[in-house]
Amino acid sequence: MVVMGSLGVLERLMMDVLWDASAPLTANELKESLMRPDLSATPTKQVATTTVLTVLSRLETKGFVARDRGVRPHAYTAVMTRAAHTAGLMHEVLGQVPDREAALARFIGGVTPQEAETLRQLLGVAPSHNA
Amino acid sequence: MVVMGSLGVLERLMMDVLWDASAPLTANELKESLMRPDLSATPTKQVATTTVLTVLSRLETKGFVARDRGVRPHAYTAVMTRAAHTAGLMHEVLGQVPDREAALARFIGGVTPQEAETLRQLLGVAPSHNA
DNA sequence: CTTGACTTCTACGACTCGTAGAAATATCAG
DNA sequence: CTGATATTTCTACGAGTCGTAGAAGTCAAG
Repeated sequence: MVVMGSLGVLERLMMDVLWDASAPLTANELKESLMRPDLSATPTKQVATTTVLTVLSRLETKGFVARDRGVRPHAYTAVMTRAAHTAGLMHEVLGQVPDREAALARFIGGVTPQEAETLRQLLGVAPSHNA
Repeated sequence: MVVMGSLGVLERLMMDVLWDASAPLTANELKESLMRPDLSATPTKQVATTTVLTVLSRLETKGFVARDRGVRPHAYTAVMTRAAHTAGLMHEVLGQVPDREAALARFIGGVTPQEAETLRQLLGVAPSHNA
């Protein structure tokens, strides 16, 4: 199937680094992380700093990344959390079909038992509308 | 966000027609449906027959469409149901994050009360009394 | 066999994405 | 202030996808 909404491979890779980062990163820090496999299960990726900058700009344009121009080496952060992004994507996909219930049914059919349990708890306790 | 996994606008439009069709369609039938807004909420789309054929071929290559070469005007059908496709996409998105539970939690937070109810039933949880 | 319907081939332009050099700009040691 | 260094912006190319469809090939029926 090969999806992954609107993000290219490198873009996604970089978002992953940003999501895993606890604080804003500079382009070079991000570049380092891309090459350091210990910071992510992702295979090492060697790219020029300008490439990182270019992609960061694009991600900023797309609204995925926020840039702090106040500090000198500009600092970048992910706008959404990874979970929020993922959930948003899922809702977007779901929003494109008329028979959402049917799609949900199929979706549920494919979750792992653990996930089903998680869902039960989320649905059994939470009154369905929070974030 | 603008996602919709791996399908272009026209490709998606055509898949929608195929999904709504009760039987296999020929290229020209599909073309007709594309132009007839009564068969779909989608705005009329005027394209050449060859365009439809080209896109159908691509969809076939991508595995979304099956073609019956046995009959003369070839007959095309969607390989998966729309619900299965959507569910697959959702799983694919979900599969790309390490913290699936977190993503699921966020996802659940955004479903409508009716959908939550549907999910509860699917998961075998006692309905809550607030929807 | 000829004709018309149908299909395959080929192709172009717009756009995205990875990639990064070149040029511009900011910062800092002296 | 000045030049060297770090950082950012500009510009651009090549590959790939997608909408688009003409041209040419194939097939069945009269």
